[in-house]
Parts: sequence; structure tokens; C-alpha cells
Amino acid sequence: MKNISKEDYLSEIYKHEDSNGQIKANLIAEKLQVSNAAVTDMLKKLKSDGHIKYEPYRGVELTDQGRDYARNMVRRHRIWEVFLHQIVGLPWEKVHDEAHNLEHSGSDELVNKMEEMLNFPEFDPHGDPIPSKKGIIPKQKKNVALTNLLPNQKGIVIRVNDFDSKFLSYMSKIGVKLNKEIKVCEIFNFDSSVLVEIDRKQVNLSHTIAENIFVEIKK
Amino acid sequence: MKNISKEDYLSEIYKHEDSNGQIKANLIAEKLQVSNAAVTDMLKKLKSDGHIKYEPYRGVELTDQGRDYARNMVRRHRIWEVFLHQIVGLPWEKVHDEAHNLEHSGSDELVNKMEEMLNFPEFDPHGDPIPSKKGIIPKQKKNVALTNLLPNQKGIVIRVNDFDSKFLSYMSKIGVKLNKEIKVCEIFNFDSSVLVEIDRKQVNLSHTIAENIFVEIKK
DNA sequence: AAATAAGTTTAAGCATACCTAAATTTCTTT
DNA sequence: AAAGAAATTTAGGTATGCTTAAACTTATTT
Repeated sequence: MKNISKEDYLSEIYKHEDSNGQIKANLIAEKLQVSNAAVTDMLKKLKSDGHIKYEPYRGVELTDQGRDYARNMVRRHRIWEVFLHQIVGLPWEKVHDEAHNLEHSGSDELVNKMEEMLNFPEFDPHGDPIPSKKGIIPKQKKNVALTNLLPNQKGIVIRVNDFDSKFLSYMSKIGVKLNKEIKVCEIFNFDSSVLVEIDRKQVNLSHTIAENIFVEIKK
Repeated sequence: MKNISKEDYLSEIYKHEDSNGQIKANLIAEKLQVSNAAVTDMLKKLKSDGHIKYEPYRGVELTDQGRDYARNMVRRHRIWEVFLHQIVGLPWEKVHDEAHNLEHSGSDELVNKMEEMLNFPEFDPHGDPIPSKKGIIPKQKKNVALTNLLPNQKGIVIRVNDFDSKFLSYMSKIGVKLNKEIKVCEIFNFDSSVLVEIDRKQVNLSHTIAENIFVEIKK
């Protein structure tokens, strides 16, 4: 019950590896809401654990061991999310925080049992893929942010960013959920917001909202 | 996620309050597997939190606030146990450790939701009572340790101590579970073991085993 | 009542994970 | 290439929760 921080750092590094497999220390600090100095401290520990490759002032990179560890944490988190949503009936917007607290505690055995019970789900309630026990990551359908649609294009919601629980509960309120169809009616240049149609009702979505909803473009 | 230790201390104090509402620092150290010095340190903190009354070299006593807190922790633990056993299907002997890890993490809201889902169970899988949200503790049927039965008396299992997971899996193996009938056939003086009948089969139970099984005497 | 035993606390120290402020390195401009 | 800005690290410090060893208090014997 004492690797909570390390596990959080590793998950965060994993989720933000760029195309070169690197991540800025800065970003880690911001995401985890800690000081840069705290990040430096932890990076040294993660290095000596063999989880990352790291030289002062140089980038951070996961080792294979570290990536395995982190992928498993992401897996645990997402399986908890599905479990809390489907079995316990927790609403969309509460699932993330609760899962975050539980992901460090339950055993892998428990997580595996839950996964089986859920019939090996491939995506979490926000549409993010769940790595399998062996580390295989389900392929997602090709998707783009809603901001990339042109007027009159339709899309099917594939994923939403769970960056804020208020955002998610607002999404619920206006009917946005996975697999829902959204049609772009108009794009307003003055504030980059989009007017969309959901369930035959028109709603205006701010640019920030729209860029956090990802859809598969429907032809 | 940082009150884990405090919560464990409070639960332990709560579970071992004697008839005067007191507990020996010694016992806490033993139960939590920490040094006596660690207990002294923590007692100071719990005192300054207002959870206990405590003067050096004097006894330890829960305040009303502390007892509320501790009772809730016990409640959380036991609801998790029932949930893991009934919903997730975790075996009897694994439920305690897993619940112990989870009890500090999930929110009260989640626990309440699980409780509702389980239809407000009154006892956990080992027969221990689950305090209600309001702190009311279900009354248990009158019960005695199996060691108190005389030859030819029968009892219904009301509770077992979950002091060791190996003990519990052995209990499963020989068919001991809640509400099961056990008949005492013979008591052996040479080692204080008891020969009992369970499911029409005879089994010899050591004194240690027998004193951790509690039954309602059947007339 | 003094001696011994049992229980508890203090003292000093360690590891973890964080902080702020100052120093250093690297990157970006000019 | 030097200057300035941005990113990162070092230095020194805090809080938590634990350790062992020594000191002290309380309880039990004799």
C-alpha cells in the first residue's frame, strides 16, 4: 500500500509518452499536481527501480519493465472503471476518481476476476482501450475530435476525454455518450464553438468541449 | 489516501475495547505488527485529532468522535467483504485481506451504494455484524465457542473468527460455513480436541480450531 | 517496602514523498 | 555567439510512520 505515488507517476508517464517514447518532466509535474522538484526526486527512484531510463537534464523514457508495470496500472484502472459503471451502477462522471483510488489497492487476482465477470471488456466507459492481461491493446476505430468535422457531417462518439468530472456530467445531461450519433450543424468562427444536433435537439458546444469528444466520421 | 495507518489503529482499538472501553497499547502493537514505540507515536496523533482520550502511561479510550470514525471503518470493511464474496465471488478466505486493502480507498458513497445493492446485509461472510449508516449494530443470536458444547449437543454456526486465511480455507474444505449444523460427538481430554459431525461425516477439530467457531446451541 | 517484571515512553534515526528557493543547464532568440 | 527565457536539478527543510535501544513508570512479587 506504499507504491501509490510511484504507480501514479508511471501511469502518467505511460499515458503521455510521445512518438519518441519520451515525456517532459514538466508535464508530469503538472498532471500530478506536484512541484518539479518532486518529479526530479521520483525520477531518480524510478530509475534505480529500473522502471525508466533517465539522465539529468535529458528526457525520460520507460524501460520495458516500466512500461509493463505502467500498462498494468492503466489496465487495473480501466477495469475498475467498467466494473464500477456496469456492476455497481456508478455514473459516468464519478467512475474515474473512484477507480483512481481503488486501482492501487485491489490485487491483480481481483482485477482479473472482475474482468472475467465483465466478459473481457475492450474499452472503458470513456472509450479508452483496456490492455489485456498479456498487454495487448485493443484497436480503436479511427476517430477524430469533433472540432475536425465540417458542417453537415455526422459522427459516432467513440471516446471522450475524462479530464473533468463536470464535463462528463454535462455530457450525460445533453445526451452525449459512447456510440451516440452527433451531427455538426454549424461552426461559429467568432468563438470556434460548434452547433450540433444530438437526439434531434440542437446544442451549442464550446471549442473546449468539442475538442474533447472524439467521433468516427459517418459517411 | 493518507489515513491508512490511523484508520487501522482506530479500527483495532474499536474492535478490542474491553468492558471499560479501554485497550492496552501492547495489544495494538501486536495486532498491527508494529513496535510499541510506533503505537505511542500514533496515540499522540490520534489524541490531537480528538479521536481518543489518552495520557502517557494511562489507558487508551475512544472519544465519541473516534468511535464513530472507527465504527464506520468496520462498516466499510464488512460491506466490502460481503460485496467481494457475493458479487465478485471471492472465496471466504480471500475476502478479508482484499477488503482490508480496499476499505481505505473507496468513498462512503460507493460503500453505501454497495450496501444497497446487497440489500442491507446485517452480517459479513464470517458472521460479524455490519454497523448501519447510522451506527446501529445488528444483534447477533446468542452463541458460544464450539469448545463449550458437551458431547451430543448440536449447534448452528453463527460466526467464525477470521484470524487466519488458512484456517478459513480449511473450514471451507471440511464444510464448515455459516448456518451449518455441527454435532459434537466426543471431547478428547488429552489434547482438548473435539470430534464433531458435519454433513454426516466425522472430523476431529483441534482446540484452537474449535475455539474459533461459534455456534448457537440447538435444543 | 524493596526488587523484579511488565508495560510504556523518549531519543535518535531512517525512508518516503513532498515543499520552496536558489543554482544550473538547455533551448530560443536576437 | 551571447543574452534571455524556459526547464530542470540541487539544497535544505517538513510531515508521516516506522525502527531500535535506552529510560522511565506502573504492577507484581517476595
